Amino acid sequence: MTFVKAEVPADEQHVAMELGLLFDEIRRVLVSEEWDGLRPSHLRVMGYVPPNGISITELAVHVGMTKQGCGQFVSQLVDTGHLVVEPDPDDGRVRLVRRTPAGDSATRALALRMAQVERGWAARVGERRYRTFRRVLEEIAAGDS
Amino acid sequence: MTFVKAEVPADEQHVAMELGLLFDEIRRVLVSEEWDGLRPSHLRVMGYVPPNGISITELAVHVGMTKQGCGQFVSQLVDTGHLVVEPDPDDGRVRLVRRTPAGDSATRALALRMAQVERGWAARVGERRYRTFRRVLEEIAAGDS
DNA sequence: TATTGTTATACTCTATAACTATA
DNA sequence: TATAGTTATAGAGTATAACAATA
Repeated sequence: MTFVKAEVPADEQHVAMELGLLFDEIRRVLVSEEWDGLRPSHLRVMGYVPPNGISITELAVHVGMTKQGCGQFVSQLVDTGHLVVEPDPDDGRVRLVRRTPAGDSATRALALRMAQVERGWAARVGERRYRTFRRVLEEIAAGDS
Repeated sequence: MTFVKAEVPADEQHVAMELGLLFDEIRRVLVSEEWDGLRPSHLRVMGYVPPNGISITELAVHVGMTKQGCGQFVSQLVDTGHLVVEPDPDDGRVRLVRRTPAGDSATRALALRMAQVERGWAARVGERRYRTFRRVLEEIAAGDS
């Protein structure tokens, strides 16, 4: 198989292609493994549920999706036993979302697995250079509108 | 609005979240602009069509999707006038995909727009540090299985 | 009136399976 | 037989619109 980048003229390569490759590598890792029956999207939504609980609408903002879509994922994650929903004592409209121990466990396992992927990347480019990469990545992401 | 990362415990943050933010910024840029009626996915597929032309099956491998899905995008891009398909003189089964001038133009415009996004990121973290980031990103992506 | 969350619906993207036509 | 490409179908992910319940 020809190497992908050889097919693309240098002046047409761009950063989205490279970011896509990294993102895809993570996706392939997760779908090839057993994650309590959860898909990457479930893990993503669950990862933004804070210890103190959160409303579906606010969770949707953090995850970056509509409250309708977010509500669907929450329902599925309640069914799988990774999240629970309880009424907010201060506001009868709100359903407060929290993680169960199973949800906590999967979320921590994901963070550990991602750290493992990062060690693989660091091995490719060197620890020191990877640390710089990671720090700059965080700063760019933090400046994200 | 609360800052997203403040809601996530430090030991549960991971690299997929950060990469997702960058990826999303690019997506938001493209969907908020006019791109000849093309969506980001169209631009992505078209970006892997080399000057010499390519078969749909081979293009699918480069893009990282099935030949069925790839064929659908090619059909749409032919309809919009960004790609043309001609028979391969050497193999009657193959339909050789090439970009039209409109396809070339959109592809070059995308590369320029991505470079512009990168200049914005470089301004956030400094030119020198961004260059390092970008170089390491390429190396990690190149080592991608 | 405004907001939370739901249900209903549809579109995009991608995958698998089954088929055709060429090799 | 094997490969290129198609058509058919379905599922994942996400969006908009309309609604019910609560503020």
